[in-house]
Amino acid sequence: MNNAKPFARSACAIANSLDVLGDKWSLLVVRDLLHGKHTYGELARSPEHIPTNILAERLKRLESAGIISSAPYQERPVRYAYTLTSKGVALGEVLLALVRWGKRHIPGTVAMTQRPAGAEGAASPTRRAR
Amino acid sequence: MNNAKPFARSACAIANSLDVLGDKWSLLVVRDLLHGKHTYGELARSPEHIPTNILAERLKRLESAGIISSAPYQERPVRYAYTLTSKGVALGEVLLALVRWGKRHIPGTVAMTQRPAGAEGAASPTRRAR
DNA sequence: GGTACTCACTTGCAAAATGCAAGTCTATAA
DNA sequence: TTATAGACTTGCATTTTGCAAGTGAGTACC
Repeated sequence: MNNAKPFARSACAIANSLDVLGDKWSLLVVRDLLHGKHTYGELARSPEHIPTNILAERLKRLESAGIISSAPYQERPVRYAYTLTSKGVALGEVLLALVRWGKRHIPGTVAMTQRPAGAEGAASPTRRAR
Repeated sequence: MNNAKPFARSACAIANSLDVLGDKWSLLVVRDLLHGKHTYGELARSPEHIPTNILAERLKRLESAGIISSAPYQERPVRYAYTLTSKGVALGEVLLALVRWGKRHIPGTVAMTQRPAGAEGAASPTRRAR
């Protein structure tokens, strides 16, 4: 028989999404990748200053959840570039909803849509952010 | 001069939203309130079984963030009913984005749109969930 | 009156997650 | 040879979770 529980908490799509994304940092990493950042250093230098051990752990978690993938962009020393999978890119809609809510309901917050100069056509569902 | 930092981490709308909502439970409480639940007991009995101390703490946090409000629905003993403010109702869009993402990318998860029988016209931006 | 039971929380920890600082490893630059 | 940089690791102290049990007010039964 199958005694293994299929889900940690329930079959609810929200609950299971939060099991992966429900913390203060994961979606910020996704935001940065969506904005065209790719390396550990770029992610670490974002204005929120994620602690580096947390960043390393989140990158592993997001990768094992199929949200990002890593590939070496150079050998000697080997360095990895992180990119969003299609599953990760699809989180753009969640981020968009979140940024709309934040801008409208938390005074003073802004959208942070800047991306590295000359990164056109990169993966990003940036519909005009109203 | 004004030396107080205006924001905990940055002015990013996402970062500031996550400072309030970035955990495994807050959005599930909002989900339940959106689904027509109102009392502490109803919230505690949801299928995810939030620990009661966490529930009490989250209700306080969400209230001080202006996302929910509480009002006594009976005296002796005083019992409070929790309801979403307009700021809280607006999170429906975030939840909707999250449930769409979860359903599409986490196999087996479902929407959980059930609400107590006879609760029509209650606050909820439930556009057809495709 | 006494016992049981419910609802809405609190309290007391143990365990896990977070955050800060410093350290490591590989390699290039001066 | 020394310095610098990127990409992580490691070592803790602090904070947050989660489990279980307890509390206080009131109702229901016997």
